[in-house]
Amino acid sequence: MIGSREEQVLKLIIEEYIKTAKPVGSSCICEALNCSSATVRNEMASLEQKGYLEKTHISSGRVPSEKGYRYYVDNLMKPKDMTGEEMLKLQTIFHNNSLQISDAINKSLQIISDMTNYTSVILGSTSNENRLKKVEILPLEENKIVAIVITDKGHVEHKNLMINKNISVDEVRQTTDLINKLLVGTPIDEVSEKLEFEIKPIIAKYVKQHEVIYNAFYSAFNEFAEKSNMHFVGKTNILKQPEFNSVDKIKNIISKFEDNDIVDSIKEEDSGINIYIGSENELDEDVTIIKTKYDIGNENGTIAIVGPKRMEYDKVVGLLEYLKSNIDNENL
Amino acid sequence: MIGSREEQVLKLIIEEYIKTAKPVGSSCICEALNCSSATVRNEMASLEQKGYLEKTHISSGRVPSEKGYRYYVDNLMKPKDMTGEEMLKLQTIFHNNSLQISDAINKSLQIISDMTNYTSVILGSTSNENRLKKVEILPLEENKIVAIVITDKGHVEHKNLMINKNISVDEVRQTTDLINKLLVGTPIDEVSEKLEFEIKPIIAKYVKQHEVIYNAFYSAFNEFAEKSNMHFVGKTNILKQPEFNSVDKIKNIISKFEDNDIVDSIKEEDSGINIYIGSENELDEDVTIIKTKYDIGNENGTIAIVGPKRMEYDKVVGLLEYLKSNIDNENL
DNA sequence: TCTAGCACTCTAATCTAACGAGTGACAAAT
DNA sequence: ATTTGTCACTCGTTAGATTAGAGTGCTAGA
Repeated sequence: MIGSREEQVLKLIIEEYIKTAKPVGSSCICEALNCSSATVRNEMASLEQKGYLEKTHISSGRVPSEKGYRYYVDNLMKPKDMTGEEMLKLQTIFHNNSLQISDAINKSLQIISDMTNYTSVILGSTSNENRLKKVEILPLEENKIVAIVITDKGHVEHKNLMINKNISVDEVRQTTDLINKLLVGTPIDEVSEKLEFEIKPIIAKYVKQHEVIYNAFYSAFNEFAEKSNMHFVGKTNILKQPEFNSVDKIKNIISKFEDNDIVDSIKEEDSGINIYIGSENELDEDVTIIKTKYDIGNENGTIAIVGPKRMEYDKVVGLLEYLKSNIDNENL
Repeated sequence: MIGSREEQVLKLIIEEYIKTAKPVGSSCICEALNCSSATVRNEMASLEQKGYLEKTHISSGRVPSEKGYRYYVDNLMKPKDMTGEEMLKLQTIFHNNSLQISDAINKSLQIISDMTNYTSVILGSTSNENRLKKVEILPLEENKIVAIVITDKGHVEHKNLMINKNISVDEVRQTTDLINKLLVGTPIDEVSEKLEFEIKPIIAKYVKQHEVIYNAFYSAFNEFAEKSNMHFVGKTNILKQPEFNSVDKIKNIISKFEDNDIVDSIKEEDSGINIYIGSENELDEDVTIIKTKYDIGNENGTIAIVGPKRMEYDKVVGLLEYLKSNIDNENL
């Protein structure tokens, strides 16, 4: 059906629905096609038959189905160029050298969230790609110490804790040295295990209060597993969309955000821009997620935009493409 | 009016309203007082006159006013003892030695949020009480470094950044040493200023790429100012309360949470348990905030519970008192 | 193959009526 | 002097009825 009028009708309906969020009637389309509403109705009926459109009730206008959006995204949509003003805003961020790259991505997504009224998510590199670079123990006031864990990708976690006063600084230092000697280079999600079976038996012999020190590092390492390194921008933006007009829907989506369910929804995939419409994503059947991976030197992660299924696909894809090109430029 | 029947009526109405969230009628109260509804109506009229009760419309039941809640909290309410089961849950957390104290507080508030269906907030010590303990620069792969800033209270911030390849490790180390020599002990919110006026002029002389290093530390220090060190537990719990039954109210309270407006609402005050009812707090006139400070050795902060004005004051105060006593016990 | 017209369907908005929970006031009872 | 029973009245809520309007499917004719 490439190039057919049917396709035209689908495109017009989807774009109209994206604008208005209201079911689209035939009369609304016929002007753009120079034909009568009856003709459009025939095309609509055909499109509905094939599953690209749906009706909210028997005599309503048409609403795109997931299949319809999918066809639109795959075949009809062209990424929209940004306005000069928008480009300028993003460019200045990346040309500002005082910003490190991850800050620049952050700031960009702030702007994108503002421009689109959707919610952005930044998902940093997952812990299993990180390897232990260094651990450090620093005595603070009184009987307090801070344990610091640093990975080769620049992740840092820390854990404060009280130690018994009769624990010696030397003992602490010995343990630290041991970990640094034996575990540096280990993938961070294997460290806990190695800590227990390789380090603990050794320090147990000659460090009296080894439990405390062991626990300190153990919990610092576990922090990596727990922290998903995820960051939302404009979390409430999606609530501005008219599809979230009921208390239940809002509660639902907000608690899914809180529970970090989105991590699972953003699976690994190719390095392009991926679109997950409605039930294609794991998060919520009412939303679309558009995501892409970024990779700068050895820092990598995923950026995602979450909006209603009725999302401005062309605009968001255009924005992400532009953002991606900026990130790549940085990456010489 | 101490001990009067009027007081009884107020207490019963408030407690009934807390339970049901519906305006309380006279007939509902008269059984408990062994008198007729007409008598209760007279008392109610008097209480309304004095401003302790309100009506939603001319012929509705009564609803407590803020003044009513305030009187209840100040004069009528007794902190409620927890059930044995509840006590047990919290106690085991504090008797679990492998948890550091701040984790224990975290876990406790998780439980309290679950038990009450309110939202908890943990606000750590503010940055101006922290003094610089140590800065550190660590070279990572390729041309990437991580700058780490540690304070005497055990706060740690870090900043990853790329440096030009022709910058030498020595230059980086010189700068680090200089900062450690000159700025250790400085309150963290004065560090940025000192960095600019005391350190920058010196390194500018002999470090070629001083801008990059300077910026790294500058932004790491600024992180302290930006991060409010605040942590929500059960952010969506408050949405379960029937007063948040409209889309607008939910959007309103959620975006106030997101904007961290609550920091301003939790002002410094005495070390007891403070209650801010409705317009008494800055956050939102529909909520009550109950807060208390904690202080363990040199780690201190604030715990707050946010719920509807129709909050179970006795239960929450009881819980917080118990939690506080547990924290204090830890603090020998 | 397209179009005009018509009967039909369903939503959303507006109105009405009835019900019930609750009040205020007042006179009678304690 | 206080308490109680009673009665008229108010207002919110719910359900049903009505209407206007947008939109469809279908069919006959261009």
